[in-house]
Amino acid sequence: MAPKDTAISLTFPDGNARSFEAGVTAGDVAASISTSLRKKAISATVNGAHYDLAWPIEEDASIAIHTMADEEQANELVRHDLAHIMARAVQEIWPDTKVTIGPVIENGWYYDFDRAEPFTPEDLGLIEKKMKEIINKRDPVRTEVWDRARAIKHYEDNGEPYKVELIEAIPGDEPLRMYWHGDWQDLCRGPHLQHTGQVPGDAFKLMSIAGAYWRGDSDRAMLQRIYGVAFTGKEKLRAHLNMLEEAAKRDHRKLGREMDLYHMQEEAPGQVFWHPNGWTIYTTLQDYMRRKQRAGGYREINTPQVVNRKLWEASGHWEKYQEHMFIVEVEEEHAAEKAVNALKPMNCPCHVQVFNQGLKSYRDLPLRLAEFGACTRYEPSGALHGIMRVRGFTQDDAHIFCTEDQIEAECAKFINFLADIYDDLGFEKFEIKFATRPEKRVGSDESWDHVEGALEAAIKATGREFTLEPGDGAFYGPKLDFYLTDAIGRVWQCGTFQVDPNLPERLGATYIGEDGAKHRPYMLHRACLGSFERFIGILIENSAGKLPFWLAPRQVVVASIISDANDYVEDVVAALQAACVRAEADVRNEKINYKVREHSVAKVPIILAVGAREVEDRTVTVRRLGEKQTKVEALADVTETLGRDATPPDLL
RNA sequence: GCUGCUGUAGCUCAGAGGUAGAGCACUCCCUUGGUAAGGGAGAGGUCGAGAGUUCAAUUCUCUCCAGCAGCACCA
Repeated sequence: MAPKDTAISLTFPDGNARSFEAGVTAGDVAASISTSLRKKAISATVNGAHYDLAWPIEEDASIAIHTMADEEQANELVRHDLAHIMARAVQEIWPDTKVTIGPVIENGWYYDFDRAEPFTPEDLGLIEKKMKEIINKRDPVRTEVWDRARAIKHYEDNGEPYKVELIEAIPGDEPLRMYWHGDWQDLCRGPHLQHTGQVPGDAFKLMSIAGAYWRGDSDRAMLQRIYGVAFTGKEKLRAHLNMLEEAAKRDHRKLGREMDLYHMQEEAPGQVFWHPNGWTIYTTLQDYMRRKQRAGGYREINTPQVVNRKLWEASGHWEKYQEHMFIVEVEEEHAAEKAVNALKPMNCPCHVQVFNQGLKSYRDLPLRLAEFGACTRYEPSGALHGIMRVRGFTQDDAHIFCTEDQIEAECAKFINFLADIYDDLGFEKFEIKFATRPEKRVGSDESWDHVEGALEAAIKATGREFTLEPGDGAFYGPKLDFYLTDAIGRVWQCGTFQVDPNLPERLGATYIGEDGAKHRPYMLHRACLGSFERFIGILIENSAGKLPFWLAPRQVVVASIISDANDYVEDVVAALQAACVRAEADVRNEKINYKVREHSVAKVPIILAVGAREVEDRTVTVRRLGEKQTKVEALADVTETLGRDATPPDLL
């Protein structure tokens, strides 16, 4: 046994421990096992931390050596090294470019640069070429620990003000780690690979250039960000690029056009012109939600679109969101001044007005007021995105007026309500994020404890998992956000549940308690879909346009093969329509191939082809979207099956 | 809102300082064809809007509008 201060014991994943000199590096450890491992090694996990092979280990620890086969670590290192290599390439090509930061992100990395000239798409090719040169040089990666003053001096001398600012923003006064890829230097936490040649040169691609604010602050400089994707092998890169192509095909803006669902135009930016097909989805979904809400104990109401600023001032929205409201000024006759109104950006204050009419008793609580509330918000132009982020939208909004003691039960009831709806709409999984008290808040700690406790207990009562988002709640209360994952792994916030004692206070809502005195109710803001526009966008992208049959705007096309079958086609359509199926005839003078192609492109789920044989036998030939084979079935059977399939899930 | 890019026929796109083209879609004619595009003809555009440079602008410059990507924002 060596003396305690110079020998340490390292435990390997298989449970074996070996003794090493203190200060040994993971690289040395790998070399001590075999020369081939020394070559293949890329990093190590030491006591759970990701370690560079060059960092000294001073204490007893567990250790696992990583190679390119360890996907998680390999991806991180490859992407991180590529960020540095890209920054080096950019500075080699354009030496007056200032570097800032370049983190690893999902599937790749980005790096932000400050350069007077904008990068062009052609530049990406140049940079990529230079990066490959750097990789081929197999330049060693070197690391040193510097004290701050030296690092700051270094960056000041090299004219890198962003790096100076970064160092000054790092709390504490610990020394900093510096890295070199060849002669190119960057401030970096690490870890990194051992030399640039360890980066697979054929498994990365520079994707795009975009603006990004320095430190994410819109008051500061706009930098140029270059995004790249990288993997451990070129097949994985190819798979990723394929996935992106698939995602592009599902884009609701493209499908919306192809399926003739809606359009938007310059005169009404961020607002939807729904076409018959899209509006069929919308109303079918709304009818469904209306039935679910009624069954769930909600009372539906409707409130005005244009509301005087006085109400928005009282609610506090005028002060905070005036910039984002559509203002409507009206010159009223004989009035001393113009009436200033705003299109309602949200429904809550209006719902409190409904609550406030007449005296409410504790016996009325919980009172659940629902509205398909059409809201209009002047969203920043750059935020608009198809029908997913719009200026005019309709929420499936509701507010539950209740006592503090009723919050937990209402919350649990809502989670189950929402889960049931998501399930019906084809989303099996969703994620709950629980946002708790922020730094700046109103209300006593005692009250926060109670309300947060109620939400947590409610989630647990439903047996669901959640992730905590400490500090992300509103200033007046905690909230739950519900996230859906679509078919290609993208995550969307839809549902929400928010506890609000503030607005009832501001707008003077009260109820008479058992004690005969006035009390302040809590208000629970909640939505399942969020907005119909956004949710329909998600439905389209999630299903790639192949919506569940009951939601498909065009469910069945009955197509004649010969014109002698046209009369029978009309019979079939009538039979289907009588069974509440959205069926239409296609008796155009076109070949069946043509009709099949056209309706397949339009994502019609069922095509029924009808020729001489079908007329003779009172049958139809069924072809389902995406299937090649067809099946001959009796008309009566098909009508029954499709009639059932067309029924919304809550009515089955 | 910020940075960059884009805007030509319903859609996808080509084009050039001398007032425009393709494919699909559309209309008409021929074709009655059995599961992803049968053939022919025709019609369709103030080249996003406004200003400037020029003998001449859809093309070059500027401003505005809208869209796209990212950032910031999302009650």
